[in-house]
Amino acid sequence: MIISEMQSKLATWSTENEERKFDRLIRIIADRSWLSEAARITLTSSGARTPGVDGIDKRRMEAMLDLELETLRYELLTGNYCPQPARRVYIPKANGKLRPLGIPCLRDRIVQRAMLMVMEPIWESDFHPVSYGFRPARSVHHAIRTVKMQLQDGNEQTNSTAGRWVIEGDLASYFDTVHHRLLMKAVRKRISDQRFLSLLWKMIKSGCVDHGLFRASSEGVPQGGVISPLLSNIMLHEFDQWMEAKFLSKKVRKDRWAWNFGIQNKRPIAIRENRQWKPAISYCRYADDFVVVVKGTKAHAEVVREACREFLEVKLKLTLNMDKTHITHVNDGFTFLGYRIIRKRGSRGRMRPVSSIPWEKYRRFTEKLVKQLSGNYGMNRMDFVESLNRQLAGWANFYQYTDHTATIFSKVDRTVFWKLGYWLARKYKRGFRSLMREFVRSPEKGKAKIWILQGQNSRGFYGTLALRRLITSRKRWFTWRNPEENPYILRSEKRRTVESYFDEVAFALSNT
DNA sequence: CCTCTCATGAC
RNA sequence: CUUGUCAUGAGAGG
Repeated sequence: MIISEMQSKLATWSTENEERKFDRLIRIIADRSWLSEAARITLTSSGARTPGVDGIDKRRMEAMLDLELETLRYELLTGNYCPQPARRVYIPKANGKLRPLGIPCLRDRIVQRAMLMVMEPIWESDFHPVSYGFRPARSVHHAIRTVKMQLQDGNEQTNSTAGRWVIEGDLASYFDTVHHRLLMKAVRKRISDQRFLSLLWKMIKSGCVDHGLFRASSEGVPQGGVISPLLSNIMLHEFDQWMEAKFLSKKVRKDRWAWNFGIQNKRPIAIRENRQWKPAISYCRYADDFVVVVKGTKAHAEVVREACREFLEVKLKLTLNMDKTHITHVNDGFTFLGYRIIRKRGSRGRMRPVSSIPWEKYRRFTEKLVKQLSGNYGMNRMDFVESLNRQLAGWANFYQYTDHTATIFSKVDRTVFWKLGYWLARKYKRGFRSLMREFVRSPEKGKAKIWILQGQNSRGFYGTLALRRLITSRKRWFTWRNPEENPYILRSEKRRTVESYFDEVAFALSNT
């Protein structure tokens, strides 16, 4: 079985028929090549060396892989497969609290990966265009760009009193509170294969082992499970659909326009019935984090928030954290997906949404670097600068589409410059000034000066190395993807041309 | 086209 | 001692 072709078929079928329920999926995931691909991905992931409760790590799994996959295949087809409980580990979160992880053992991760490989192509056709979390070909940047566009003044009609209010949705410990029966109900909308469904049921019911004690799971999906992100999207897709039907669809917008038009033109019936202006709504979701933009009054926003709360609580058995679900005016700014977004007056007097790096993120990053620069005196200097450069490059890369980075970037540059100077001075017991005279130079003519070191790194490479400056990091053009398209659907024509092209290249190379 | 290393970020 | 999904960048090799 060719995996990409099978996934393309599943994606096409679910796109073409939105009612279609898939049967005999267990036969696909029990396929030899399917399972071995799932195993390959699982074993090449960075967490593969961390075992589950059975203590089997990457090395041991690789040693008996063929036999293990045959066993899995047999157990899956006969329905004897039984997932083991996850190993519970607590890791600290940014806010100081602990995050409970459930680490399944490797064979369970392989099976979950096989399930993911079959489920994701199907649901990708269903998911809402403004849902961005955990989905292929979609990123934080797409979500941020979407929200910024929604905040732009434009086409949508507003009355003179309409402002823009933002609801920052926050679900209380979402992964741990997913309702099992409701989740299965959502899954059954697309899957009719009883064996597959009972496998999934066993999976979410398998519980965990905490401090050597087994604990059954009455609700929630394991944080650490391969399919958990997809399951969270399947559950919250119900919320997306409700939002779509209630606030976002073409029909709703048309009706709202007619309604507001009636009020605007002071139709007697509108006045007599004391009709209220209806606000325009837009919405964007990233996993359990979502933003609703209300073009109206704060009271309008409060009504919308209450409606969301009620739906989530009654229909999905999820609790919206009301303390953290703020309603803020766009001009006061809000935080979403690690960005601060605020509407400001632009150059030509027009209000424009801009994004910037939140102070807290800047502080955390420099703190991390300063901590490294206040120790590690035994480290090879070239290795150390290489490591710093990689971290600086990665950070700048994430914020490359942000609007006002210059001040923050130069602040980071300055602290790293000085702290690296002190680091060198202490390591080599030399004066700061003499080090500067010797090693602070311009990388090129006209460029600002920076530490330029030469020497040999631990891998034996000899050369010169300049400390990276964030301020010079370039901004690339942002590329959109088609939000309606299922990325699993292979475009046969394009694919053929690409394949033939690479066949020719391969042929040409093999002949030289 | 493939393999691998390292890094960043969101949740 | 830290799992998972997704995105992105840099580099090395075939």
